[in-house]
Amino acid sequence: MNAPATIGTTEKVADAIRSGIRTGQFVPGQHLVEAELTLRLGISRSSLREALRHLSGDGIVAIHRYRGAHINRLTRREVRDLLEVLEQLVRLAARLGAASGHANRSLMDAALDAARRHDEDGDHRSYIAVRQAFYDCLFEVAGNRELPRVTPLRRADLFRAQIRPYQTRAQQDSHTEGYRAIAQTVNDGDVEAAEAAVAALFAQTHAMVDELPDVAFDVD
Amino acid sequence: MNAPATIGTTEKVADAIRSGIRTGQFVPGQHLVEAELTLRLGISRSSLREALRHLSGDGIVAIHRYRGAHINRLTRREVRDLLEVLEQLVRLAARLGAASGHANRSLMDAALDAARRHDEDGDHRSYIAVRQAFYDCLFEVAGNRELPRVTPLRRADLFRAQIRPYQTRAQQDSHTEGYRAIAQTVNDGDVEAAEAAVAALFAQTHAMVDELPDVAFDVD
DNA sequence: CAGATGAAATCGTAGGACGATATTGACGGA
DNA sequence: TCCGTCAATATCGTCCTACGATTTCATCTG
Repeated sequence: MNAPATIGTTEKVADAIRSGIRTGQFVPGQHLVEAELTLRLGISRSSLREALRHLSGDGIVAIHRYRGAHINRLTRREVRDLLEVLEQLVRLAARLGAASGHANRSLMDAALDAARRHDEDGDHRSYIAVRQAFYDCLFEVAGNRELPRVTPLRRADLFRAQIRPYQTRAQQDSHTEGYRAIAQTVNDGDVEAAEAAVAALFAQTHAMVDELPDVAFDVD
Repeated sequence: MNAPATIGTTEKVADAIRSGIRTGQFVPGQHLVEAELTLRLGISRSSLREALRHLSGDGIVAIHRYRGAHINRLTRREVRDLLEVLEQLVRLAARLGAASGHANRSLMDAALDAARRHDEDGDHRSYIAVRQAFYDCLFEVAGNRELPRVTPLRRADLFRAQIRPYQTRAQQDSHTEGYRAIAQTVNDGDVEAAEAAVAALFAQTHAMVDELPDVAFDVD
């Protein structure tokens, strides 16, 4: 097997914090006190510290010596840099996926279904599910195993968490529609259209970032 | 300050292992026994385990439950996937660097100097220095702070370590010349030429990977 | 009110303990 | 001889305690 038979405590803790960020349980900028977290999660300090070290590698938390760990809060510039890098990687994924001509349909259907479901209820939880399903599928059809390792999706989750209070329902729907467009073009095997769809989605996101108020971001 | 005032034990250990991989002290595939490493590095198990967790995040070591950590050894496919991703990111860096029209000259000069020095002595240590200096400068000129975080250079070091015994001096020089060409085009602010130079370098690397024997890689 | 100061909070590292699991090698039967 | 079983060993995962190092913050002093 490639995957471990059982999941260790460290992974569970890291997942708990990651999902806590997506659900709003942890807020960007929040200070993480070791003693408190060990109690709350019912684990030892060793395990927690390993998990925090793991998360700091993903750029989710920052650790300052003797000052502890805190959930990262991105500056506007960091978000722009992040989007710039992310776009290239998603473009690559879309290109590979469209070119593979594989059994994309069945895979991308999941993302499309999720998008449809989001259109119906439209709360935040299903929005997260759409994002997750979309990227999972995209990386799967792309067939490049380095892509999911490198792509800073967890860091993008930080961004999502930061801007959530300032994002309108219309913007969210528009973004989901962007995912749908990419899935569609990848499904069709149209490489150029897929890349264009990715570019359009990120152009839209960049525009949104430009319009957000300063309070949505960390100071430089 | 953005950087911590002092460096912690964890970082020192991680750096020691990383540089150990570049210098050949640690070999891809090698099993890392905690007890042995704690003695060798003169640190506690807590610190070592944090460091290993950190390195596993970079994809340098793999940790299997109850079986310990070992230096990753890439399969041919993993190398291809890695190069595919790496190319996109270096392309982005080159494009940004060339477009910025910043004070590139003074920055890239360092890389060019290193390349020239390598041409003279041509041992492996200076080759490593060239690589390091080149990427440092490139990311600096690109001005995107997410790039150095995301770019899997440490993983590429693994690849370099694996193929070292099978790489000829001519191939190494050719690769260094590729760096020089990229630095030159970025310096000139020629975006298209810079991207072409990156593409050429990676095409060459891909060709080399295709010609390497199976023993240079891990089994799938 | 600014700066010094000391106590409290928190982190970094070390090291020990013990259960859990994988690996190894011995053993016996087909 | 070969193969499966099983015990012994090595190693890891997790928890715990301890203590020095450093930051943080409230308090005191001028």
